Amino acid sequence: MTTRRDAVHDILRRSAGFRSAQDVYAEMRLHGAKIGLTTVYRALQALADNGQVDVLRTDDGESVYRACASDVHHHHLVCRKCGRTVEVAGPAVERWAEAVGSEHGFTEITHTVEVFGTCASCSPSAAAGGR
Amino acid sequence: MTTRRDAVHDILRRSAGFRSAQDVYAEMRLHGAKIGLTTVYRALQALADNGQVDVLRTDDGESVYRACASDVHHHHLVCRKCGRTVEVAGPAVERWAEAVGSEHGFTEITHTVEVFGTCASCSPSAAAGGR
DNA sequence: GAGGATTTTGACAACCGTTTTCATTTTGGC
DNA sequence: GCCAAAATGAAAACGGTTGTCAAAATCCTC
Repeated sequence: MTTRRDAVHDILRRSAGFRSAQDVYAEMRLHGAKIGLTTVYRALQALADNGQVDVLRTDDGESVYRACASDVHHHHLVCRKCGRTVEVAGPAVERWAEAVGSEHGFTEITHTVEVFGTCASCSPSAAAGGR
Repeated sequence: MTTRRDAVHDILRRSAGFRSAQDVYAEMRLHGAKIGLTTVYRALQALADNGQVDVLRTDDGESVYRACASDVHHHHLVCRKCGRTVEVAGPAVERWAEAVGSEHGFTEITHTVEVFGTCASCSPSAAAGGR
């Protein structure tokens, strides 16, 4: 029985950026869905375990989730204003991480890379200028 | 009056890797210091604000702190077994992040990069093998 | 040096996101 | 229809962090 899980997955697929669990929960309630917060958390965890969504922690400790188009390893370029997210491949970074790791005798290298910026539409110079 | 803050800073300086607030607090109490958990949190925040320590979030939402040798931008290579941390510079990554960002019209690019691995002394092949 | 304002401290409570509990409901098999 | 297994969700528990507030330490002025 995965209809709730699918519903949760759908919300994420329709979203441009990362969403928090509470956020997803609120939206589902708005859409009239009868679902509990617990179930949303469980669904998100299941999806994350299946590798169907990406998870990361915000600076204030919230977990945020995103349904990613590609299931291969990739990173995110996130607009810090509007949250819009672009998936980016980074072979250069992968190689760099590997190199840095083995250079220091480390093995089984993994890495987390997130890039933040202000996207074109949110750029201050695109709107009224400054100060 | 910054003697507590200095004490906290000292703990971090003597530590090889990232430490959590509660961790630092526990150690200070062990050393006989009379300090409250609240104060440790405040000290760590102050140090982080001053850029004297680096902060990052673990996967389970805990904030961890580290006194870094260099005050210029750098990244960390962390052993997932023993927590040993090496500071690494990564001009290649900086450039990559910038490139990726501007390629998509993003400005004011920042990034977070952490590399994890198993260090030489913790490597399974260095110890008894098996399974 | 005394007196008072200001800052720092720390015990405790409040918060907030997340997880667990557990009774109820739903589902699937026979 | 009936039972067992799984899913659900309300509420409580949890854990790290932050806020509150009174007491203590410190600084400044006279």
